Amino acid sequence: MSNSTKSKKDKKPTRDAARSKSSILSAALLEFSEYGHAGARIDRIAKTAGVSKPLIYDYFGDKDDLYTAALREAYVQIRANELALQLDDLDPESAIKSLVTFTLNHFRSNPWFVSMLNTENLRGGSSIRKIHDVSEIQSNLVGKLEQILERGARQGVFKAGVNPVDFYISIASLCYFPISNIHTLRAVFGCPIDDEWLAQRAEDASQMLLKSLYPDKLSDPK
Amino acid sequence: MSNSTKSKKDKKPTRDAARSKSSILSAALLEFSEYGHAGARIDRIAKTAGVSKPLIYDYFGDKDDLYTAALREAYVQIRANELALQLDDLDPESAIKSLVTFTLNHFRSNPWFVSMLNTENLRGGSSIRKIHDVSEIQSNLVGKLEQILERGARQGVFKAGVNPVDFYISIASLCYFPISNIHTLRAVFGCPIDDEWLAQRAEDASQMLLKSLYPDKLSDPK
Amino acid sequence: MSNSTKSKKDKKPTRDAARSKSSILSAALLEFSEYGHAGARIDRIAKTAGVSKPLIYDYFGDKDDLYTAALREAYVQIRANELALQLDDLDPESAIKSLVTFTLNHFRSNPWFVSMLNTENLRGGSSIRKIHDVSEIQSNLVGKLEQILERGARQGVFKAGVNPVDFYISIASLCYFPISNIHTLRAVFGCPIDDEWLAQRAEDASQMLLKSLYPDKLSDPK
Amino acid sequence: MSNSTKSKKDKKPTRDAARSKSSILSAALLEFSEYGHAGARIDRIAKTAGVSKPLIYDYFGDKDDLYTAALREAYVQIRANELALQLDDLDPESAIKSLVTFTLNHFRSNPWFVSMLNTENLRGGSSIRKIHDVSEIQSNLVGKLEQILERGARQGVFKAGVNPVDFYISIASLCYFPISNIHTLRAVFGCPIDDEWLAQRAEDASQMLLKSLYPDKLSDPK
DNA sequence: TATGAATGAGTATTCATTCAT
DNA sequence: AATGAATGAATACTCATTCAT
Repeated sequence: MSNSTKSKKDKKPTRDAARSKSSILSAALLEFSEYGHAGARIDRIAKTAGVSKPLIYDYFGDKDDLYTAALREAYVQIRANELALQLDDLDPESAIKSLVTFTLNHFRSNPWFVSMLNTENLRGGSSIRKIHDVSEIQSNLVGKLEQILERGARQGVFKAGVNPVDFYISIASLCYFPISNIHTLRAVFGCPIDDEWLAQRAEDASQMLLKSLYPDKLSDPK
Repeated sequence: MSNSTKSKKDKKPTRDAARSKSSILSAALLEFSEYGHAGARIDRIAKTAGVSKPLIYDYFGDKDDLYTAALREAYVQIRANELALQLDDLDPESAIKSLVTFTLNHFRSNPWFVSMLNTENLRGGSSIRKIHDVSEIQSNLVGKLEQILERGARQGVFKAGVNPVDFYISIASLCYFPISNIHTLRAVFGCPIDDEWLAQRAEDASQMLLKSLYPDKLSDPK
Repeated sequence: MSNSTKSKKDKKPTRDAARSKSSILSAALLEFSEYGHAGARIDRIAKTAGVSKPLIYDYFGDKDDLYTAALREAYVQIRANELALQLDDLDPESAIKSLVTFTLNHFRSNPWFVSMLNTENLRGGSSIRKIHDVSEIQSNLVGKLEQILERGARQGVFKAGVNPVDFYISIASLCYFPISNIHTLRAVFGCPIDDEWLAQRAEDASQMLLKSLYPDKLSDPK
Repeated sequence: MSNSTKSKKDKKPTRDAARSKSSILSAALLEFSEYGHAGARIDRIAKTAGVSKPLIYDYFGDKDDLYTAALREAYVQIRANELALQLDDLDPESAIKSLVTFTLNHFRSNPWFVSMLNTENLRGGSSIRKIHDVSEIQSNLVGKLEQILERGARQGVFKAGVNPVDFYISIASLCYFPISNIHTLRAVFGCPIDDEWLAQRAEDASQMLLKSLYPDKLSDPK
C-alpha cells in the first residue's frame, strides 16, 4: 500500500511537467536547427521528445511559439557555454587570440546555433524581436572584450577608442562565415574546409584583428 | 501598317517557351530566397510567373530540381553583376578598397543572393553539389584579386605570398555577416545597422584588410 | 436507466480505432474491386468509410499498402464464407457436385473477389507476394477435396493418384471463367449468361469433372 | 526542284496517316494491356507511337474511344493468329487435342489479349458492347469446332448434340484461368506454373474434355 | 498532316492543430 | 498531466485534353 503511493514519484516519472518541457525544448531546438522553421515537423519533435503532440501545444502554444522558445533556448545554451572561457589571466594580445579561437571553435562545435541564427535571419528576425528579456540573449563576451581592449590601450599595445561591439562583430564575421557557408565555399572554391584549414583561419584572423588594433605609428600620424 | 500585323508577336506572346522558362526561373528565385526551400510554394511561383503549375513541372522537373535551377540562376545573375566592377585602372590599395565596398554593397543590394546561400547551407549543400558546371558558379573576383595582390607585391606595398582565395574569403566574411545576420545583430546588440553603419563598416573592413596586407617591416619585428 | 448513461458508448462511438479501421477496410475492398488499383480513389474510400483521409494514411500507409490490405481482406472474407460448406456427410460423387456448384455460386455471389483477383493478376501479383501469412490466403477447400478424392478412391468410384491442387484448379477454371469474363462472352457469343445458363454450366462442369475422375475400365481400354 | 517535291514522300514518311494510325493503335494496345484502362497514360502511348498527343485525339477521339479501338484491335489480331491453325486433316480426337493445346499456347503467347479481356470485364464490358460489327470479334474456332464435333458424332466417337459454343467455353475456361490467374495461383498454392506445368495442364484438359465427349455406354443408357 | 505550348481539374499525401477521455 | 483518435486545409504533383501554328 505504502508502495503504491510512492511508486508514482519514484520509479518512472511518466508525469513530470518540468522534465517534459525540457525534453520538448531540446527536441525542438534539434528539429528547427536541422530543418529550419518551415521544414520542422511537430510530429518529429513529439517523437524525439517522447511525448504526445497535444502536450507540446499545452506547454508552448503553436509552432511559432515553440520556434521562438527554441530560439531563446539556443541563445541561453550558447551563452552558458561562453562562461567557460577565462581571459582575465592573459595579456591583451593572447586574450584576443584566445577569444578568436574560442569563437570559431564555438561555432564549429555548435552547428545548431549557427543554423538557428541563419534560420531566424532568413525569417526576417520576426521571432527574436519578441524576446524582450535581452539579458538572456546578450553575450558577456562583449563585456570581456571591452575590458581587454581597455587593458591593451592602457598598456599601449592597442590603440584607444575601439568600439567593442564593432570589434566583436568583426571577430564574429571572420569566424562565422567559413562555418556558416562551409558547403557553398567547398563547392565554389573547391577548397577543403577541414579542421586544419579552420585552425589556420583562426590564426590568420587573429593576426588580422590584432594588426588592426595596434596603434598607428609614423605611417598614420593623423 | 505592315508592322501592325506583326505586332501580335511583339505584344503578348502567349506561347513562348523561352519566355515562360525565364519567368518561372525568376519567380522561383524570388520565392525560394524569400521563403526557403521548405517554405516555398509552387502555387505562388506559378502565379508570380504567370503560368500554370504543370508548365513548371514540364520545364524543370520537381520542386528540388526547380530549387537547384534557381540556385544556379542566383549565381549566374550575381556573377553577371560582378562584371560591372572595374579595378584595373586603380592602384593596389584603392583597388582593394573598391573591391571591399563593392562586395558589401553587392550583398546589400541583392538580398536574394544572401538568402539563397544561407538556405543552401542550411540544407547541407545538397543542391550546389549537383551543379557540376563550376565555371558558372565561380567568381571572377578571385582572379581580379589575384592580379591586384601580385601588382601590390611587385610594387612593394603588399607582402608577397598571400593566398587570393583565403583573402577573398576574409573579404566576404567581413561583408557577408553583417548583412546576413542583420536581424539578430540588431536585436542582440541593439545597434542600428543602417546604410551609414554599413558604410562605416566597409571603411573599417578595408582598413583591417589592408593592414594585414602590408609587409611586416621594422614596425613589427617580432 | 443506468444503461442510458452508458449508451453514449453504444450508439455513436466517434472515437473507436477498431471500428474506423474496419470501416476503411470494407470501403477499400469495395472501391478497389469496383475500380481497380489505378481507378480507385482515396477520396471515395474516405467518404464511404465515413472517415477523413488522413486517418486512412495513419492506419494503413499509402494507397499501395491499403490495396494490399484490401486484397488480404478479400481472401480472409472469402475463406470465412467457405467454412459454411459441409461435404463430410455426402458420398464422393455428390460431394464433388456440391463443391462445384458451391464454387460457381461463390464466385457469382462475391463478384468483388473475382474483381480483386483479376486486378491483382493484371498488376503482376506484386501485392499478393507481399502477404507472407499464407495460411490466411489458402483455401481449406483443397484439403476437403483431398479427403473426398481419397474417400472416392478407397470406395473404387474414383481413380487413385489425382492431384488435389490440380483438380481444384480445374474446378476453379470451369467456374471462374464464365463469371469473370461474363461481359465479353455475352458480347462475343451473344449467349445469355444468366442464372439459368450458369446453373446448367455447373451441372455440365460437374459431369465433365466427375467423368475425368472415374477409373479407366474396359470402356476406355486404349 | 523535282527532288524537293519527291523527297516528301520518298525519304522520311513523317506524314503518313495510315502509318501514324497504326503506330498509335499498337502503342495503345500495349499500354492498355499493361496498365489497364485507368492506369494507361496518353503521354506514354504518344511516346511509344512516336507521335504527338494531339494526333491521337485527332484520329481516335478521347481516351475511352482509343481504348475501344485498342480492344477491337486485340480481337482483330488474335483472330488473325487463329487462322494459322489447321484442323481439317486431323481425326476428331486429335483435332480436339490440337485445339486445346493451341488455345492454351495462344493465351500464353499473347498475354496482352488476356489482359485486355480482364480489363474489359473489370469495366463491365461497356466498351465491347459498342463494337457492333460482331464478325470482327467472333472467333472462327467455334465454327471449326462445330465441324469437328459433327464429324466426330458421325463417326461415332463423340456423342451427338454437344453445343459448340458451350464446349468452346469449357475449353477456354480450362486454358484461360491458369494463364490469367498465374500470379495468384503461384502465391496461394505455391505451385510452379511454368512451361512444363502448363504443357501437362493442356494434356489433362484435353483428356477431360475428350472424356466428356465420348458417348455414354451402358453406364448411362438414357 | 502534325506538333510544341499550355492548362483545369483532379489525386495522393502531408501537417498543424483540436477533440474526447 | 497526458494521450490516442481524428481532421481541415493545404501541397506537390499528374493527366486528359485543348490551343495556336
